Amino acid sequence: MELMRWVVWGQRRIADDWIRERGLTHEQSAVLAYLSKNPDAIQRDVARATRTSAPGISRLLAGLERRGLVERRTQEGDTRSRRVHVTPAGSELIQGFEEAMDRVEESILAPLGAEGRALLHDLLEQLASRIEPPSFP
Amino acid sequence: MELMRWVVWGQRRIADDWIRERGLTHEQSAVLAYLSKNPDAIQRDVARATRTSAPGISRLLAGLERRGLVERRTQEGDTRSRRVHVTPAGSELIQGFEEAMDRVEESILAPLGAEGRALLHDLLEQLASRIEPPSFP
DNA sequence: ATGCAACAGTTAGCATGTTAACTATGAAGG
DNA sequence: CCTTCATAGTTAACATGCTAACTGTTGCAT
Repeated sequence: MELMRWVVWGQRRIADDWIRERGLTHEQSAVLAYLSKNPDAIQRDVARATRTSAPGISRLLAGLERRGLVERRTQEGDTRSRRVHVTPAGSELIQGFEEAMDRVEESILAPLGAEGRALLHDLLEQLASRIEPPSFP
Repeated sequence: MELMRWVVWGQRRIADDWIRERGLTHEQSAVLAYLSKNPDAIQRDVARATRTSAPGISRLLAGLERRGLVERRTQEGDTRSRRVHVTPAGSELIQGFEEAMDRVEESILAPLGAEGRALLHDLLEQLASRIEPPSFP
């Protein structure tokens, strides 16, 4: 288990190279990437997807909005929720994120062959399948 | 990889039960446990062991000292470093931490049999062995 | 319609992780 | 002896994760 934390920590470290070059943080880039793939998400969705709290997302998005990377607009039908859109600047900044993260993952998994990765994935699936405690509608 | 983060996150969630009952945080309990096993550590050692920065440990220990859980004393030979000791109150508070964390780990690994765990451990070893970038004297 | 529960966001407060800048001490060199 | 560098710790500033408390809406039941 300590090993798993170690590997996750190492991955975070390696990913830093790409992220810090763009003046972002891990969380900001993760949120930007999520919003790029889910253009009509409301803040609640982002909070659920990132497994963080609503206040955290509210603050993070406020920061991204200050930098002009996202926009938040209240909907007509329901004034409670606000849809979040990535601006062109934000879209350009997060360009290539997925590929870079794939490369990071590849560099971490390098010591393993194809069957080793499949095996690891299967074992982790078994562990993860029993976790998801929060209700996920 | 996302699966690994998911499992680590789940473990943290489960461990919360034991930790929050004592008014501690994950980091505080980890540091207290480390200090219990390494009574003569200086702050630098704690920072290295927890893979965090020196300022973070300085602040965390200041908090623990305010609560009377640890004591920091400057050594005679070298006034730069300060040796950290767990007080009886801190020792009593962290009592049973290892066992509780073992139970948490057990509950996470429950879906796996003995051979599955050994296999997972072996795979993770291969990944972790290639990481340790920071110099670890 | 009215009242109340549920939902979406926000603000505030605390603890943490990080970097940068600073103090203070120790060690090694000339 | 004095300069220089390395070490240990601290403080400050920013972004994050969390809970608690709050505002505003929406929807439903009476």
